[in-house]
Amino acid sequence: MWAGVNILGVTSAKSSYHHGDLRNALVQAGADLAEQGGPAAVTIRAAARAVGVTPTAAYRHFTDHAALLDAVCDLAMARLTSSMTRYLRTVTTGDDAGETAVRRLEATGRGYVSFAIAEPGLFRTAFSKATVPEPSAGTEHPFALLMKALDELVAAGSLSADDRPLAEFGAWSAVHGLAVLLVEGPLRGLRRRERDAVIQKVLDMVKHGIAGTPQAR
Amino acid sequence: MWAGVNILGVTSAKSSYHHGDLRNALVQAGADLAEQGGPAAVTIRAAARAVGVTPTAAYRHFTDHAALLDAVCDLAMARLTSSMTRYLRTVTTGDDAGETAVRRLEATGRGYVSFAIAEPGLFRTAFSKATVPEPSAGTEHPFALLMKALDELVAAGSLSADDRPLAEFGAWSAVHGLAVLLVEGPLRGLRRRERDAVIQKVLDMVKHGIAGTPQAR
DNA sequence: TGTACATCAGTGAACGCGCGTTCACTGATGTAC
DNA sequence: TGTACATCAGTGAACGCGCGTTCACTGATGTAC
Repeated sequence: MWAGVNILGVTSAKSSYHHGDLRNALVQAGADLAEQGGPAAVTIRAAARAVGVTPTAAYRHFTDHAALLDAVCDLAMARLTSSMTRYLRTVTTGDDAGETAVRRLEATGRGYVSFAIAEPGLFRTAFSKATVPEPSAGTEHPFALLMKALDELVAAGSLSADDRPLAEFGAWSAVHGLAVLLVEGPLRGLRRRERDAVIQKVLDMVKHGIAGTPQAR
Repeated sequence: MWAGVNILGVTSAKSSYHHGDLRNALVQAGADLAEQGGPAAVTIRAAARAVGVTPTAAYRHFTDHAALLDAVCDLAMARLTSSMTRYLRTVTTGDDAGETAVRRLEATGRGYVSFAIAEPGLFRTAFSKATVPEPSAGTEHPFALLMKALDELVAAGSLSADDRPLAEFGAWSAVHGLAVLLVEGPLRGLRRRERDAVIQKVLDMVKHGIAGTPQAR
């Protein structure tokens, strides 16, 4: 990945004719653009400009514009995943396995929505990949984290095995819809207090609707 | 609205120098474009082209591109609303008021998702309005229909008044997220059978999570 | 009922913009001998 | 260790595209008298 120039930690890539790590630099620049203006802002010309390189140079590393955008989408999705794992790590394992499992399910949702609010442009970009990703792809994927949380719920006895199939789509739909409505939908512009109350209500609905947890108030 | 030319039902607007109803024609053309290519396909030039008129002519009726797009968004939202009311009309009033109210809630969701699947481009367009609409605006609005359904649930005794506040956001998030995932998200490309099962599961989660209805299987 | 004239609703040409992409090229790098 | 040379990774200029928007204009409409 490091092709020599920056091997000494020297950042004077400018002085060199060869960049050394242009592909990554372009993807990073693309992510910055996506952060500001969403997927539509990710253009070959803008990314090359940000890196300080000619648009043509990008074609050494990407076959076309779609290839760059796809790479940026993957990065955005990875950031979403790491937001979820960050929230999952804050969940302490309590005495009650069922309660712990429910808290872990809730954490996946909070990590998802928090990322959407903190990085709306990247969130939108994460879901604009041209090719449809296989939902079951990789353990380090939002969907995989959700599946695991639901399986834990079954293992803890808080969700009947009969109700387990397809439950992932209920949780995912609710949390994804919440994020979309808050970030780019009619619920953008909600004040923090209202927003937090809405988030809590939606998560309660998911817990109640999936696992039969009594509704909090 | 009809400014003379078409007052006799004559469709030979082409022969006339003045169009007669250009504003509506542009909005309709914009909706057709949105149907095919989503909000990004709605351009002044393309709409004018479709109507057979110079781009400049559009500026007699819209201050700029954003004004045209906003008008198309409103039309798309109106179509979404009418899809919901169409589904609501199919719900027969049964003996059990609670059960009827639940079925009406489910109908709003089905109308919402069905429209998204049938008209993905228009669905996306409905939610790309530049200005944030007041969620409580008008009785003929998806949000208003949802609120009414939930109030009926309370009136029928199927939803406690204490749980009523903010319940609309739970239902909306779940159904909206489902629609987005199915139409432009990772769940596009699901086959009809799987898709129908997923829709049913999500609606069950909403009913269960909001009104405490036992989970169907 | 006729007519002069203001107003309305279009036309046609042009502008500048940013984009994706391609071409022939050149400087830098690394490797065979 | 030196050197010739193939290959790699960039440059610079140019193309065609569709877009939003503006300009001066002209044909059609409607109204005051």
